[in-house]
Amino acid sequence: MGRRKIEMVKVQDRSALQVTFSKRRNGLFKKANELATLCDVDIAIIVFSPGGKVYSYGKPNVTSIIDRFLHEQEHGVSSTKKRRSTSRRKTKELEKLSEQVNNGDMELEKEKKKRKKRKYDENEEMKRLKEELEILKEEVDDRKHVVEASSTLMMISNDTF
Amino acid sequence: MGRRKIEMVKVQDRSALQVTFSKRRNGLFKKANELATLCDVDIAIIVFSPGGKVYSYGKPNVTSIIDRFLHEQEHGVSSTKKRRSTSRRKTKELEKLSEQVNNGDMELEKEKKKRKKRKYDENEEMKRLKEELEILKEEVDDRKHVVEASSTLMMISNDTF
DNA sequence: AACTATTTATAAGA
DNA sequence: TTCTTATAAATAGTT
Repeated sequence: MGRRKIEMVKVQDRSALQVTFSKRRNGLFKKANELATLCDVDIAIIVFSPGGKVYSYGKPNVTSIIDRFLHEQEHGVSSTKKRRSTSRRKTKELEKLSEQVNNGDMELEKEKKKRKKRKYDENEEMKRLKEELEILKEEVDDRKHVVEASSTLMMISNDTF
Repeated sequence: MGRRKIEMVKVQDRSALQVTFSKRRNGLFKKANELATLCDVDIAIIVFSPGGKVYSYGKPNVTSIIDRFLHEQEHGVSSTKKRRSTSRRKTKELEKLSEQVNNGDMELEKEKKKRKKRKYDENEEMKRLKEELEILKEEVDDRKHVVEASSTLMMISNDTF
């Protein structure tokens, strides 16, 4: 969103990267804050900058969100349970990621279908245009005949003089 | 950004809230993905929805970011280390799935770009066809003039007789 | 689930 | 860097 559209690849120029990172990090945090406010939800964002610094946003705060996130997966607290629960946590995350993969696939399919439909519609318009072209060409040919007839008449007339 | 500017207060209407949450959550994750891509940084976002569900985005994945974040703060406390010593198989699996998700996103983007390119190409062909049509129409007009000229000549000839 | 009229974010430029 | 501004992108309200 700016003077030009930019390619979604890593920004190469260092100073440009710094500027982009700074601007977009602010933008992201602002968006997060808006989402949190409008929907009254809790959010945490953690970003590790190119320089290795940590930037974070959290409502009400990052650690509480992290705790809740980890707690969603771990229902036990004792150290003996930790291993198993960590495993459970990973398992849950695996499931989530699988869902993401599936969702991604579904979106891909949707895209492909959309493209097909659009392609079809465009082909239809193309057909109409080509038909119009054919009709025009025929018209041209017709006129050509008239012209030829006229020319013949003209020649006859000339002979008459 | 929409038909109207909205006040930055909690959306009251339930269904509107649901829609807003969904749209903005997607927007936020997209922005995060762009920041991660453009600046080649690692990011994690955790959101607890109004309904209590957890939504998360993570590059390369949420838990690794959380671990790093906690490590930055705690400077290597035992609980953090325990988490790091998690089953390697699961970790690898997670990484693979993360890659799949990222690849899926990339494929989606590629598909979209392809579609745009195709649309562009088709528009170009449409333009060419339309131009051809215009040229033909002009040609038809030209011939009309010739025909008219011929007709005039014919009439003159007729007068001569 | 799409569609636009608008607002907002931001890439370049000063 | 901070400010400006032209343009791209997000999205509020609508169908």
